[in-house]
Amino acid sequence: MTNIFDEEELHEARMKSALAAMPSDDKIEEMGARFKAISEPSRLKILLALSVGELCVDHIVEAVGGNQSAVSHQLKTLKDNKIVKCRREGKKVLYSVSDSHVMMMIELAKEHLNCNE
Amino acid sequence: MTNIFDEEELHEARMKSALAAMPSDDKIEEMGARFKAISEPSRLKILLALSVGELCVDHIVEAVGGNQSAVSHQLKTLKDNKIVKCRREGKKVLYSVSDSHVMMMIELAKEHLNCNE
DNA sequence: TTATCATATGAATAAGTATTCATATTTGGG
DNA sequence: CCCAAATATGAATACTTATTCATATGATAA
Repeated sequence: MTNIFDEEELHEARMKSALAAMPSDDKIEEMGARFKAISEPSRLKILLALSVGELCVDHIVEAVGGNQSAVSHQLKTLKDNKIVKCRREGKKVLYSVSDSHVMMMIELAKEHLNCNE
Repeated sequence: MTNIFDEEELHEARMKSALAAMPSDDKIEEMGARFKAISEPSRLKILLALSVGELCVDHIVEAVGGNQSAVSHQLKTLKDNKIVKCRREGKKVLYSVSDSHVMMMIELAKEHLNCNE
């Protein structure tokens, strides 16, 4: 029960700095969209598959065990959110994780998945 | 147009290793749930506020500018997913980010938000 | 112990999103 | 050029999830 006023002030100040440092709604929206793209189990599964390297669509379908159309829709969502990129090679389209940052998150996710907490 | 068979084999092998390394559906589900908890803009905003330190509910409400009930529901979701923890101090309940791992992700998110890509 | 402040909760509606089915597009082979 | 393979897309349905409103609970001070 020590100096309740100072604590009040501290918390108030903290809250205000939280408010001041708060990014714009647009940025929060964008960031959230990226997390969301990763969060759906079906898409996370695709990313875990892609974490071994570049794969074409039908191999992804095999690896995650969904149907072709669903996987294609999910890949589109991931692509729209810059989580994966793709390139065509003949008849096949090869997908891969877009950048090292995303890769890091996936590795982190895998790590987290297997052992801790 | 070089040795198409070897490439085929490589891709096939890669897909199989993806399949082999694929975590169980339960684990993917759980991981996804955590990402999802972070991904909603309203909750991400709460986490960004909490990144400055422990805050009580009405300060969180002020910082994110929602209504009390909505924020409380969101805090529950975050708590259920082990993203935040809380402790009571008198009439107030103080919330904070649950662990360094989550904190790291939020810092990473903030960083990502402000500059790159 | 009552009045009040701070937070939580349940149920309902509203909003958002995934999945499916059917079909379209692109590409290389014959 | 036409056919089959590989992938993409649109629209409809089925889920899932957020938000709101009203109310409940817990805590303190008077």
